[in-house]
Amino acid sequence: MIKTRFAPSPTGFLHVGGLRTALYNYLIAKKNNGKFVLRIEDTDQRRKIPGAVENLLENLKWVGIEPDEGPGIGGPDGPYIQSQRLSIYQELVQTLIEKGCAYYCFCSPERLQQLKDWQVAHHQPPRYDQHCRNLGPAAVKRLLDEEQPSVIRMKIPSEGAVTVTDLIRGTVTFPCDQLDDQVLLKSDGFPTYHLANVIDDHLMHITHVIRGEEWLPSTPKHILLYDYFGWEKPQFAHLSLLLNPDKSKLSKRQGDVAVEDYRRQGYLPEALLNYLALLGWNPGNEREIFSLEELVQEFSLERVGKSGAIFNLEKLRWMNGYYIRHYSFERLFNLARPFFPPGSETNPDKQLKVLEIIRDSLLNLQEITEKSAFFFAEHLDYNHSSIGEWLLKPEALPVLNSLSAEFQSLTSLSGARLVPLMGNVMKATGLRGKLPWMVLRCALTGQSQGPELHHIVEVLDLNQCRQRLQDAIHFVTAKRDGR
RNA sequence: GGCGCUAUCGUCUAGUGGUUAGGACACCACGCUUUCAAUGUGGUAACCGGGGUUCGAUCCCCCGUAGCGCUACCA
Repeated sequence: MIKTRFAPSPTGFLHVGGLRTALYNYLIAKKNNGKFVLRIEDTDQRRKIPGAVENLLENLKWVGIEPDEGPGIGGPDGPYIQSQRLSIYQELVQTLIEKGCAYYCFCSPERLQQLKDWQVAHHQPPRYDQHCRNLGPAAVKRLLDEEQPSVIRMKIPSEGAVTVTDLIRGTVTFPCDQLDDQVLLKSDGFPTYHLANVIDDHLMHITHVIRGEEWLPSTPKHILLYDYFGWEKPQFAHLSLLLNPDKSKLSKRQGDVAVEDYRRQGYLPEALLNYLALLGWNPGNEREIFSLEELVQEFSLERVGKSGAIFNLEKLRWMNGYYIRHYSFERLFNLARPFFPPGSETNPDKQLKVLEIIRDSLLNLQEITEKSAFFFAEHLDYNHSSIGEWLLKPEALPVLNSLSAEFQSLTSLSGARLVPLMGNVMKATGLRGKLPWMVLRCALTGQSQGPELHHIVEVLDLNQCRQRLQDAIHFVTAKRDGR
């Protein structure tokens, strides 16, 4: 059975790059009727952030990529949090010592630092000098008995090369003399990533390791470890990185990288997922819109690209707008409700009508707050330049007065009534064309642009319209009189 | 510095030993529209450079160049 895993460290939030990795893992698993595992790599105690695991789970749930096995979910190969598996690593690393594939190292951090400083100063590659590699058993036993702090390092063969077979990149060969005698077990008894990920992937029966490109250079060490243990290796696939607009590795500095940031701004999970799927993968035809289920059908690693992809917010925004326009209205409304202006929640019917009207213009749900504000406001602010262009024209006042009279005589309001009503206004004022319409728009909305007036008028009630026309008249006369 | 990965419009990408090098976002123009948006039509825009191989290279090979990644008792 195909089994994949997403193995983040719990450092606080789910990164969009991490989400893409999780998605690809999920897709491969689901496409093959396999399992998708979530594993928490918390072997660095210093970097642990409380609540990070819950946050991770919550965000994965939001986008609809739920692990089959993992912390809080369970599964046959748990626990799925590495800090709860310490004895497993400690036991297994001993077998490596016994086989002569690993060794105790008693070098102090200070010595290591000095070594590194010297190497850097002399333009040598910074690597461990294997000082403890050939310590005799007696010496090791003595130092251990003295309880000298120690780590366990892996032995890299002194010659040869390791070839990585990668589903995306083909074969990549690394000479052994470029590899370091990597620490496997730290002095605090925790494993390093290299040890823990190999052991866990094996014990959890992971068949495909799909992870970021930053792991490619350490993959030969992992391969060596599989061989030392005598275990079957999983398939590897290293994904290109997500980049900032300046092509550096996608980082917080240059915009939002946390999934929750996009959630907060009113991006739809389907849109974010769809966009991320296309960053590095394409279906081989010109289709771009895919549901998660459709991605499961269509996805394949063969069509995953090798080069880094810039995270293009503009296209995400477009795609989000597309999803907003094509979503089921009911679901959209449910997601949209928190974004309406405070106070408007007492009038859900109106919220609903407003959403219908402004839906096409939205790129994210957060825009609802601003774009719906005038529907719910007590009073509008007319004092800004974009509408002054219309309201401050000398012809505006007669139009407003005529509009006001017309609205007074109405007993009910509908979009269909607007055209005859405007006909009357034009007749009365002798003005035609764009201006009367724009004056009405500005008076009713406080803006020079927005949804169609006959829609607006259906939502605003008659008294509200009358009030706004009066407000606009007051504003215009006050301006005219220089107050 | 060493090792490794990568290289098609501004961006995401398709593609081929001979193509008008295709699509999408963005951008521009036009249409629709009382405004904006949505939408429709059209348009501008790309094969990193140099050598080979070949009748012919964007595509295959080599060398550069550039970008990125790794180079921890971090993941």
